[in-house]
Amino acid sequence: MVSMKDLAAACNVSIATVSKALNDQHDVSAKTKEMVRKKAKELGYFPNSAAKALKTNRSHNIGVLFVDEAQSGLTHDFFANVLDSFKRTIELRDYDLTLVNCSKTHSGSMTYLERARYRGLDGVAIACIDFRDPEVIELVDSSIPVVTIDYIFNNRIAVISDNVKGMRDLVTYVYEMGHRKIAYIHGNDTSVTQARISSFYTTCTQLGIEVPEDYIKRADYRDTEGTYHRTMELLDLSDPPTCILYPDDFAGFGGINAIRERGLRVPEDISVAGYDGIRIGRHIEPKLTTIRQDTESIGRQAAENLIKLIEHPRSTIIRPIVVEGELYKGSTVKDINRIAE
Amino acid sequence: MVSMKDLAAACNVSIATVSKALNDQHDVSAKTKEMVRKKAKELGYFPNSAAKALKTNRSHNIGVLFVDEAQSGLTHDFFANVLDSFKRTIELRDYDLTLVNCSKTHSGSMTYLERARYRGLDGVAIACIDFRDPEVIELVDSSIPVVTIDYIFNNRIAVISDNVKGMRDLVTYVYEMGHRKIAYIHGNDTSVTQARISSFYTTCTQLGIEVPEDYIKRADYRDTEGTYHRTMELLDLSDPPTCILYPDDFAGFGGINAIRERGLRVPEDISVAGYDGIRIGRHIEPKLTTIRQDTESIGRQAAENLIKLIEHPRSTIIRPIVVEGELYKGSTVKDINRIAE
DNA sequence: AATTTATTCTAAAACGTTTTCGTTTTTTAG
DNA sequence: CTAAAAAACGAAAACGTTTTAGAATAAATT
Repeated sequence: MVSMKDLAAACNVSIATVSKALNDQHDVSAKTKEMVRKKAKELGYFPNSAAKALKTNRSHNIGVLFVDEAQSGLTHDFFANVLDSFKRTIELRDYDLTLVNCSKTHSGSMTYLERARYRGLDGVAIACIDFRDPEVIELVDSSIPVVTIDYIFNNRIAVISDNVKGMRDLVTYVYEMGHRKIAYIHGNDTSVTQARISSFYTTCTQLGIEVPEDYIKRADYRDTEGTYHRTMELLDLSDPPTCILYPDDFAGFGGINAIRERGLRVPEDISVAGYDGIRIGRHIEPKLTTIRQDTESIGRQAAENLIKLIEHPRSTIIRPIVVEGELYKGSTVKDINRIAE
Repeated sequence: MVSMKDLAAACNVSIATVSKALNDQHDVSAKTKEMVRKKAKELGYFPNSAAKALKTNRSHNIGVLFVDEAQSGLTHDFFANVLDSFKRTIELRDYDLTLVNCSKTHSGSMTYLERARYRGLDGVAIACIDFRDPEVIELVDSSIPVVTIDYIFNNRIAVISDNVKGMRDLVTYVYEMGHRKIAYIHGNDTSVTQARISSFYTTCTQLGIEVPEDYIKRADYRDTEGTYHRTMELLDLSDPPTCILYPDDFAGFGGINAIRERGLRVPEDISVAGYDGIRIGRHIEPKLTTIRQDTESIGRQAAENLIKLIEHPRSTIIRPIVVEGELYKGSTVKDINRIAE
């Protein structure tokens, strides 16, 4: 491995000059800069990030923290898409991405914050996680630049999907298609779920729809088993809904299975809608009606704002960034207006 | 940030002793070790990976290289699952994972090898990529420990899915269900595809099935559009197949759409099968018959062997590790034996 | 008690950078 | 042509570790 020392020797200049030439500092002549750079290429020199990080306290390395509870994590469609976009964005700015080790099984394990400091991460994006975890709080309260995804902390940059608008759009669309008996199987207790539930009720009220208590059920996200059973319960009601909303697209398929098992058809006999807009939803029949979250934008904005915070901490305004989703109409919500005629 | 210097001062010992105590070296007494460790906790000391890496040339950091061409990458189900398992495994051994920057758009961009060296990565896993890329070859030919996934290089550890057995199992199953007219829409030209095609032909020959040339088509992986059109072509044949195999599950749904658009039913009128065993395939009806690749094992074995290579380079035997998949029968291949009776 | 041996510790160099501050060289002004 | 100012360069310290070689202390052997 050729170092600056070797390069300096080959150029007959000092190490300091080499460093400055490579970093395009002002106090070295254009001629020497050129010469050093040429020689660097020639010798195949490239810097050592560890040494650089040690000296500058900047690693050009951004961490991503997420906990892959039960089959989630990287294989979680929403998160994978956000991460993909995030990665693409920071790479353009010449950062690398490290997934911070969140295995708590290891013996001498550090906290998230300790690990971030240990690795000298310039910033951390936090997603898909239990935001009430004390270790997460510790990290968020630290001096390390942080952006949270789909959760808002005070004094921290957050990028969140507009679940309020999303749910409103969805319910409104379903309403416009003539539905008045709308059930909602929501996900487990997170701020995302809370936003959606609250928006669901608000919108229903505004539209003058009454929601019976037993139209509201709970299942975990991506839990097809759960939605299967909750759907059965809904179908068993004396006055069943004409449309069921699910926690997410994936879970929605569990519901569809239940419906079909009862000999009912989607959407002819009962309408359904998911949430997320996963890719496969647009490629299988019937095309699932859903709110397509703009994962590309979420990932990109998280990255851009985190980098801004890292590079210009003072001039970055701290506020939540809300990214709107988009209604994908699909074909699982039937227009039942004619029937009413 | 409290460093070893501070810790040494607080303990009234030298920096060297602190270092050794923390690293559990033999030439420091149990008493001092205990004392140093206690004090370290007290002061909230933890090491600086950059300094450590600089000194030891070991980063405890493993890189993953993959190129996310067109919608693939992280959102690619197969790869995401492999990566997830890979990550979990290395975390248990206290490594971190960095996704190596493969953006070629950046101006002063380095080659993959340069970037790996720059970051001081202890090893690199390579997947989902064009293995003929000169930069990939350069990396593979370097002295950095490398494991390739689903591709075999000479003198390098590789973990590959057993596509030969997988395809054989699949074709044999379809054969046993009575099918003799089997079409295969294969993916684009990669070693994986080659293995599958070759195994397809071999198995057919062994079973005494003749495969007309126009039963073999090509579409890109995960390309529902492509499989849609190829399927239409197959259905237009004067003697259409009774079963169609697809490049992967995702693409298979494109085929199913085409079939249904023709007013045909799966599997009553025509049987289909995918490849991969993506999660959703088991949760929607009809359940797609497929070969479930053991992504958990692939990721884990890649990680374990890479770490072995890093930590014990001499005693690690270099050979391809073949991971078998498993036939998932699903419900998209109809048993047509009775018809023949 | 003197020597050897084993144990525990430390000083100092090194890893590859960046950066401060001082020195030398070149340019400009008078 | 000299003096002052500006530009270009270099010496050396520092970042936080690990490691080598040797020093000091304690224990064991004659």
